[in-house]
Amino acid sequence: MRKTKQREAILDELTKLCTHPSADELYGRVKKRLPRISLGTVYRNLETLSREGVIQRLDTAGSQKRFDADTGDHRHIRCIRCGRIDDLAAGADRARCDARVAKGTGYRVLGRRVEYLGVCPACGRKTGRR
Amino acid sequence: MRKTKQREAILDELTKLCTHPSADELYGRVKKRLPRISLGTVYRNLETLSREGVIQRLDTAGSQKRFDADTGDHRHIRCIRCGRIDDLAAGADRARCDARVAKGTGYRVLGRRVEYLGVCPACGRKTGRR
DNA sequence: TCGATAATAGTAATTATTACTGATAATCTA
DNA sequence: TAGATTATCAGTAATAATTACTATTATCGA
Repeated sequence: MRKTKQREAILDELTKLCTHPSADELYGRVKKRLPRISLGTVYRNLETLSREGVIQRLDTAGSQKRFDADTGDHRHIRCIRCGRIDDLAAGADRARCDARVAKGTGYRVLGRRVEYLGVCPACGRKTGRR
Repeated sequence: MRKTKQREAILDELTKLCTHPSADELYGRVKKRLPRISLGTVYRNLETLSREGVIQRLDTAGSQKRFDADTGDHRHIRCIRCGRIDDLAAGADRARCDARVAKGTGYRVLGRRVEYLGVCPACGRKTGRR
């Protein structure tokens, strides 16, 4: 994996953000630094970087994929209004749940994806508790 | 919501399946009964039926949306090999987790999406435990 | 420094889904 | 029941996110 200024800029912008941006959000940011960069380059680099384990491609629902420079074990909470995604600390007692599911279904359980859904503080303020 | 033979066929096929099919899988099935049906009709009806609460549009990751005739409260397990999705029984102690998350993030927590990932028995047999 | 080739910009193609349009058929009303 | 109303349909075009392609450029080891 060669070191290019495009790749550096993409990784740098992603690392600065804690908003778990989509490819085109990131493209918008990086373009301010490298105006000639193409969207394809952003996609390709996000793919390469996540394949190499440098970043994480989030396995969330929604029409766009999202990326995270934090590759540690943590869950996310997503706002059903604005799509914002925030971090949660990792929880405990996973092994027990997985074992129960494996027994019940015959699947070999590799993990589970947990995403809380709610309304973020900003959206909550906008529409007064609703 | 009018009763049309297209809508009936779509709902009937979805109800018969416990595989949580995507729109185009369902289209393939329904076309055997109504060869002139169009894919747009399938999409439109899945949208209408889920808006009316007759069926459920699953909030899972993956490039295609999936649908479920069972609108009861239950979770799913997805095979990372073939994409198959199976049902899990509903778990307990949710309120406690939600409260903890709400306190930690400031979100108003509405629910959470839990999807187990693993290898289904069929895929496990094919490649011998891996 | 040079050459192999990974990576790029720009564009075209693909995939899933939604929107549009004129025709058809389900339901309502007289 | 007939005729009017309009939801729904088939077929097609449009959109959005992503991936693939291609000729050119830039990285980096020898």
